[in-house]
Amino acid sequence: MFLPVPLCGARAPVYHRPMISEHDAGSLIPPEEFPALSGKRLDALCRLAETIEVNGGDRGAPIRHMCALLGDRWTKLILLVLNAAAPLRYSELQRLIWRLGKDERPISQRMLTLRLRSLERDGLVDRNVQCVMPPHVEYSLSPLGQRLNAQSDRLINWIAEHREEFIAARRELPED
Amino acid sequence: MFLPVPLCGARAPVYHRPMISEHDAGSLIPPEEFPALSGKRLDALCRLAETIEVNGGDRGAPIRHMCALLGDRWTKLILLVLNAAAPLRYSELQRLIWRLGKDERPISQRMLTLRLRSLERDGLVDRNVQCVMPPHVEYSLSPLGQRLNAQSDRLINWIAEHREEFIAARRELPED
DNA sequence: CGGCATCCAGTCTGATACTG
DNA sequence: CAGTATCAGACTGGATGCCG
Repeated sequence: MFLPVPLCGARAPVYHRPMISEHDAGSLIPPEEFPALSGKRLDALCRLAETIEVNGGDRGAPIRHMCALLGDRWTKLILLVLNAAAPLRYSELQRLIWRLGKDERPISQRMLTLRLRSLERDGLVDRNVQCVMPPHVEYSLSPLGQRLNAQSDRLINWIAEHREEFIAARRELPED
Repeated sequence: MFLPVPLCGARAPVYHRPMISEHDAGSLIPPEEFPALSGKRLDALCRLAETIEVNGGDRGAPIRHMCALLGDRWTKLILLVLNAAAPLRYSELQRLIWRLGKDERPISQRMLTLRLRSLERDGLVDRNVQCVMPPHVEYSLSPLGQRLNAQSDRLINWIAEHREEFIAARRELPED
């Protein structure tokens, strides 16, 4: 299974979601249950229902997983550095992240290892071990990793261009 | 501060990252510390260093935050449903997520509330309360939320189109 | 109807020390 | 050099019960 966003334990209670034909709007969104929805809004929901598999549910897991990579504190930075200068050794990677990352703290060995292993399992990063003493290990981006990196840059650059808007849009909620 | 990716507690130890001119490649990536880097790779790293602020460090926080939203189990689904049929009441939203999400379990009240509050604080979702009895609360996307939604769809659709590749790229790591 | 308060298991992350 | 092992604090997310 592909479950990157871990479900919280619990002894898997059984939920009874009504089994419905996915292309039958009437049973997917029964009018009696959603009396307020009609016309354009109902149409839009039915169109969403046909494409939602890419975003919701288990089939959406790969998508959430890849997006979560970008939201992670270190992963996108690792991908960027590798993209710029791969192949890199473990310690080169660690020092470059420290130099380029503009973070107030370095990445811990533990985190770097965890993230690299995860990326390797996902097939986005290649690990090349030369069995010598002292050990020599090189990391680089796989072709798929390069392509994901390039695609995600487009969204990231868009967000970066609108950074001030995002910061300005933040509000304090009244707490009364 | 804008710290969506929470730093793990700890009493903020002080790290001494060397203060360097960001446009001085020699001091940013001192050759004696990275003897293996030269030529194209060094150039690429220096170019990365100039744009990294959008991705790394504190200034990258808004970006990671927005990406993390997409990686979250529920948030993108909430945005999609709101985009299709806003304004929606709390319970309509909850039921639509259950109907459309193809998840094996419904979103819990706690999570729906937390996610909506977070989106509201980020200025991506608007909350409209009518003080009547019983309460009537409507949620909708803010203009910024609509734009982020549209932009993120591009990345998400790209990942979805290559879903099989991502699944195929996954590997088991040898464990010895 | 639209929440909030509480509890609790599971997970994430960093610090530190040790190793082939 | 390139990690592994262990520990502990903080955070996540679901279940449940209560409230105006």
